Amino acid sequence: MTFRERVLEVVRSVPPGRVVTYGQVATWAGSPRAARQVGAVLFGLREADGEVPWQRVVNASGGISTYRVGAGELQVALLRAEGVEVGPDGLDLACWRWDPPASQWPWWVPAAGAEGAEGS
DNA sequence: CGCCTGACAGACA
DNA sequence: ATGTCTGCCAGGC
Repeated sequence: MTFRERVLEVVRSVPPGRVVTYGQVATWAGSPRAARQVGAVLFGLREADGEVPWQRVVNASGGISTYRVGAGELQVALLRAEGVEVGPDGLDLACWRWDPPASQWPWWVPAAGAEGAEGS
């Protein structure tokens, strides 16, 4: 189970019409400070990775960070197609950010089992 | 293999 | 609010 795989799995779990930040993905992937690598992973997406809704990942400011790699326009188009309102200054995280309950976090996230109720 | 860069984020001045 | 520094790990060279 590599960081890469965890990132992809987490992103795949994001429901349509909702977005998450790189930081959130990094946290759920097991490395809260590896937000940067989330971008690296998504940048290296391949066919073999299956369908990954990478467009639902935005930066901490609710802005589109993919303009740097020329995927900004596409990302915005895909998000709008899902009903997400994306303005010239990005989107409003307060309205579109997806926050899954801690109980739904992946098993590899320590915080999810911090309560002390999980096994193995 | 080692070294450098990078779709970021949070802390600090 | 802006500019700088650091952490983190995948990829390209």
